[in-house]
Order: sequence, then C-alpha cells, then structure tokens
Amino acid sequence: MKTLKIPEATIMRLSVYSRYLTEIDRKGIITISSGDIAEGVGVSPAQVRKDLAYFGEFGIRGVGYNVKDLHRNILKILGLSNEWSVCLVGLGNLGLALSTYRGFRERGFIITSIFDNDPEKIGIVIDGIEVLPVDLLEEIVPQRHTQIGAITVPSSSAQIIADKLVKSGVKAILNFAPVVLNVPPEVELRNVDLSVNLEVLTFNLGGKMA
Amino acid sequence: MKTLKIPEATIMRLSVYSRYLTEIDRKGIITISSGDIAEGVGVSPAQVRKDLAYFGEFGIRGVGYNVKDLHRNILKILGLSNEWSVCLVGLGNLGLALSTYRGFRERGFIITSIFDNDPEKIGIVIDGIEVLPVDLLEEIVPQRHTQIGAITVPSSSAQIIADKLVKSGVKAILNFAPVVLNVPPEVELRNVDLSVNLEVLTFNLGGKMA
DNA sequence: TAGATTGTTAATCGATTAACAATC
DNA sequence: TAGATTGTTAATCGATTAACAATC
Repeated sequence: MKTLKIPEATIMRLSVYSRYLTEIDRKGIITISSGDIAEGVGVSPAQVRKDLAYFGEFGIRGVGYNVKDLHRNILKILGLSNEWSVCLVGLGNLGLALSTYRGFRERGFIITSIFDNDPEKIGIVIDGIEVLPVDLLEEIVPQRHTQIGAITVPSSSAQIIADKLVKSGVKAILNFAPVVLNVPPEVELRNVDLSVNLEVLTFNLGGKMA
Repeated sequence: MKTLKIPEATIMRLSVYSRYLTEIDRKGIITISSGDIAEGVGVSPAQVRKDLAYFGEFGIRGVGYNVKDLHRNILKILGLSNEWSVCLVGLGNLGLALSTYRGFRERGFIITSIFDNDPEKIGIVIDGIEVLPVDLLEEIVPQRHTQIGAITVPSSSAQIIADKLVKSGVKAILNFAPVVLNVPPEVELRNVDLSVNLEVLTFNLGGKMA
C-alpha cells in the first residue's frame, strides 16, 4: 500500500459504501459494478473507483466487484475487522441515546464503560454496563483496554474530560460538545455537532423562504 | 449579495464561528479579530475572512469585528434569526435523545410534533409534546407550519416517512437513517450518520495500532 | 503618522470528473 | 471476438492559503 494522503471525504464514502454493501449482500447479490454502487449511494462511478483505487485493486475488469470480498476489504480498511472498546462520558440526553444506540454495536463499537457525576445516575445499569463516577475513569479505562472516548458532557467540562481520557491512554476522542478541545497530536480527535447539520439546512432554505 | 456559490464547508464553519461568538459575547468582549476567531475555533485567519467575505463586509480595517454585530449577521446568514418548527419521526433511542436535546432549542429549532407507531409510545408527552401515531403526520405537520422533518426511524421505513414528510410540505429533511433517500429537488436533504464519524476515527487509528 | 487588521486578488493545493487503455 | 467494466492518467473544477493594498 502506497503512502498517499487519503482524502477524508474518501473515508466517509467508504463507510457509506460498506453500509450499502451490507444491504446488497443481504439480498444475495454476488457481483456489483462501480456504477451500481454509485447509483445506490448517490455518487459518480468514477468516484467509487477512485476511492477504492487508493487502497488496491478489488475488482475484475469487465465483471465488477465480488460483493462479499469488497465488503470485507472495506471493513478492513476502515479498521472494523475487529471490535473497539468505547468509553462514554456524560449520561445526559445525548449520552443516554448513544449508550443504547444499536448502530454503534452493529459496526463493532462496544461501549465498555459509562461515566457521569450525577448521583442519581451513578449505579444505573445500561445494557449490562454500570454507570460509574468520573473519578474512576482513569482507573477503569485502561483496565478495559478502551481505545476510544466519547464526550457527551456540557461544553464547560469537556476539556477536563478530554484531559482525563488522554491521561488514561485512549487513542481517539469523539467529541459531541460544541467546543474546541486541545489534545496531543497523537490522539485522534473528531467533533460532531448535531446543530451544524440543521444549520446547513436552514442556510440552504434561506433563499427559498423570504 | 452576489450569487456566488458558497462552499458547504464555509457554512459549517460559520455555524462554528457563531457558537464561538456566543461564548465570546458572554464574556463581555466587544471586538474580535479574524486571528482571534481563527485561534478560538482552529482554522486560519485568512479562512475566517474569506468565509465572511462571501456575504459582505462585517469588519473594520485596523480594528476587527464587533462581536455582537458579527454574531447577529452570521445568525441571519444561517437563517437562525427566527425559529423553525421541526417534526420528529421515530421515537427510538436516537429519536428520544433528539427530542430532549437542548442544543436544538438553543439554536431556534423547536420540535413541535413527534410521531411513532409503537402503541407503547403513543400518548407519551415529552417537553409538552404528545407522541402521535404516524397516520396523523400528514394532518398535523401542515397545521403546525412545520418546515423541517427529522427522520429517526429504522432504515427500512425511512423512505416511506420521507414521502409522507414531502407530501406534508416540509422544506427540509434531516435523515439519521443510514440509507439513501429520494426526495424531490426542491426539498433540502441532509444525511447524518453517527457511525461514519467513529469510522473515520478508526481508519485514522489503523496505522497506529498494527 | 505608525500600527493593526480587514477585504480581496492571485497562487497553491487538493479533490472530482472525464476519458481511455487494459483486460476479463 | 465483442461487450463490459475496471484501474489509472490527465483535465477540470473548487477550496484554501498567502500576500498585500486599502483603510481604520
């Protein structure tokens, strides 16, 4: 594999392709072309082929791609061939939602610990995971070999939690608090802001309402 | 205002700037430079100025931007100067989370109706909104002047719901189901896939684990 | 005036698209 | 072989960055 820089957009599309392939595979379809995938997910066939070309040759000219093979390859590329241990900090509305969200588990993201400081929440058991006080984070996270931390606390405490997660040795942080976090460069950080998506919608609506 | 095509990335950053300005304004700061904003949100000063330049001249050379003014202008650009009526379909884990998520209300997105077909859920009242059967969607949505529909049903029924929303006259759809929806071009569609974000993380982790 | 910072243009960088030779 | 579809290169398009004149 060459060390070309891969566009992040490519990775996001691979994630979408893989979900589409799950669907196609379930239908018992054996072979699929870049054109079919493109149509299924709403991009161009050239885009599909280009995205895949960053990682190797997965198809057969004149034929297409074997669905199962391609799917397995994409999952491997995305790092989804085995499970990831995820720690969730902050059991507010969003945290509660994520803690029970099936979509994560399906893709191999297993929530192995949940932390919150609200005495009302400590001790609650969600899907077999007991909610623990944040003080125990730095002890439990390494114990459970947790690689990913998800932050769903209020913005005001997000940085403190990020620091604790970093100290506990997580490799990546998914931050849902709408605030800019500082983490060392070796820790992968991704911010998810649910409002941003609504705001792109309303911007686009702007002209059309008046 | 010129009819230049605005990059979507610009809109997403404007959304981030606006949230940062809320914070700055709360601190009582009157004036801010593009450099300060850039540092606060993690982009380049040139980027900030370029993004704003698409929409007009909001600053004073040699001085910077008036925080309140700029904030108001950005909110207006994003279409957030007044409230939006949002309808939520599907009260699963994610739907429940979104229905109580404060982040939306803070930005002017008011959930005015919630629909689900589970008899156990119909009748529940969340923040003053009664959960109604999906059959009533096409009646209630126009009544409440709902412009935006949020879909949090399983992938298998997402298209059916999208069709209902379109028929009911919503102008935009925020789709959380990991499936490609078909809607007429005049309806704005945005897809949010929570797993994609985790998968970008694990891809980036790929090389670092081995 | 001197210093600071904007708004904007030009240069660079990166991603997407189109086209086609390779090959099943 | 003829038709289909990949993998890849080159051309296009778009977004970011750098630089600087305008101006407070």
